[in-house]
Amino acid sequence: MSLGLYDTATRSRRDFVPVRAGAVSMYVCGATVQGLPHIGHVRSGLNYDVLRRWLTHRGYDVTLVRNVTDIDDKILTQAAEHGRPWWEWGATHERAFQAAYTALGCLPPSIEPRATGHVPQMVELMQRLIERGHAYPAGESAAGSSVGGAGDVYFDVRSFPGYGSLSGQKPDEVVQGEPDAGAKRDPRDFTLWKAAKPGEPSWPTPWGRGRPGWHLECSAMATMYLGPEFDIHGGGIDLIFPHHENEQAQSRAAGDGFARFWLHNAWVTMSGEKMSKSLGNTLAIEALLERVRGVELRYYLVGPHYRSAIEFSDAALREAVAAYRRIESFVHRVRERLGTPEPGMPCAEFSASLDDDLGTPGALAAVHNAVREGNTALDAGDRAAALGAAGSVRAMTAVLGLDPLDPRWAGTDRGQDAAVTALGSLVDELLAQRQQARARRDFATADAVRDRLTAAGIAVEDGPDGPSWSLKDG
RNA sequence: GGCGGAGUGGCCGAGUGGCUUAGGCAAGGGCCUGCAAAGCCCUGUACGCGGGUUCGAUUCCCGCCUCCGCCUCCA
Repeated sequence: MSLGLYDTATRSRRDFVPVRAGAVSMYVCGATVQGLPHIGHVRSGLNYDVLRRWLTHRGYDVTLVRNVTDIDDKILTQAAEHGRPWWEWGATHERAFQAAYTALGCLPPSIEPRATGHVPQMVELMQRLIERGHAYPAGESAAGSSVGGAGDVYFDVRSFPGYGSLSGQKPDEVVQGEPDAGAKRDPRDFTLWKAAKPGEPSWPTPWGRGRPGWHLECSAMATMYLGPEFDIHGGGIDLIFPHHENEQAQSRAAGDGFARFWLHNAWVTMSGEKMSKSLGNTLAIEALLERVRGVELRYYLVGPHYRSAIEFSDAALREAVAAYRRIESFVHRVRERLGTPEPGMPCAEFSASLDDDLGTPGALAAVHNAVREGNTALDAGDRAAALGAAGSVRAMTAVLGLDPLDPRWAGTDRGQDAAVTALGSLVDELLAQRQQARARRDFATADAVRDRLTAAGIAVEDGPDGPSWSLKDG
């Protein structure tokens, strides 16, 4: 069984063959740290986290680069509006993104390079492009006369015949390019480097001081850490054009092979519309985590296929919570009765699903099937089968970042917390009283105890080994 | 205007030219239980509309309708 991924560049599923045997190099466009992370940003991070975990599980040595765009028009604007230094504004939001990724169980990338730390690499790339005739500094128009936009460096779209191949856009049909100061040879040429403006941060280059254009930084950083040709480049579907088209044009025009596979994840929408700052319909991670646990939100976002849009709804989120708890309660039940199940192996259906363009829906179906089999074994008293199923469930959920026994979710696991431990001794005392009442068939008293616990937010369940309890969180 | 995506049972959400036609949530019935809860079993016959191809289409082709995205910053 081979791993196949849907490649945007060819609009087809292709068998995945890495550049270097046994290793996978991935670059993912991360955050522009201009504001707080919302659920859509995190979906992207989670998607590539799952892919990374699956590749790692399959035995690949994965290098994952996820950049941070820490210099950009929006950051400067936002910072100015709030009266904060641009670097502080960026750093603050970078931490917020960090916290959100962590809360949802994203493994840290191999490196998270910041644009501002890679100006020399960008200058080098621009030099290569200029030498090859694919870029030009403003002020040196074809006619040789001095024009506006001095200090800008542009990519010459006409010089690169492959422009448009990734997105399927025909340059002639593009409605309107970015604003033009009048220095471009062609209106479709895009900015590699922006000349310094008063009061804005800038870095020195052979063409004067300025700051990076958005597209250039990703090419420079991807190449720096992954080499001239690497396996996978990911990001949100909105980045296909112009961002990824431009990245590819820059790097290929400079002579690099660049990304072999282009992966793009779909949106999280609200009321049928894309979630975005400009529409004001964003759903901050922080607010969501007050209602559901990180692992539950992760389940919700990882469940649908990454190329399908998720139309956010509270009802769907609640369903995801219920579905996840079914998995979780099975694993917890096994642990309580039979001891901690050690992670085993994913079942064939699970692996086949993920091998087919990261089919998380099928993978989760396989997990639920294993849970059902495990529950049946548990009820039948088949300890080996129950432990085996739980081990398989742990292995599969681990690949999805959803292992209920993963220490990162420990904060929500009773028994880990001193206060909960203390609470436990009191609950156990009450449950003992209830058991005594039940033994003498005084069900009124027994139910009164249970009602009291329920009212306090504690759920009681009677199993074959006696009662157990859990906090009704969420 | 150019490029692209989507419309599936009460809901979420996969998928496929016919074969038990995912999985979850919710619902109804049953088993279990003192009662619950949890668990297990059963039930539900869906694929936007109109044509076409086919022995047979939700799945392929054509047309249409509706919705969404990108082409300006955006996961």
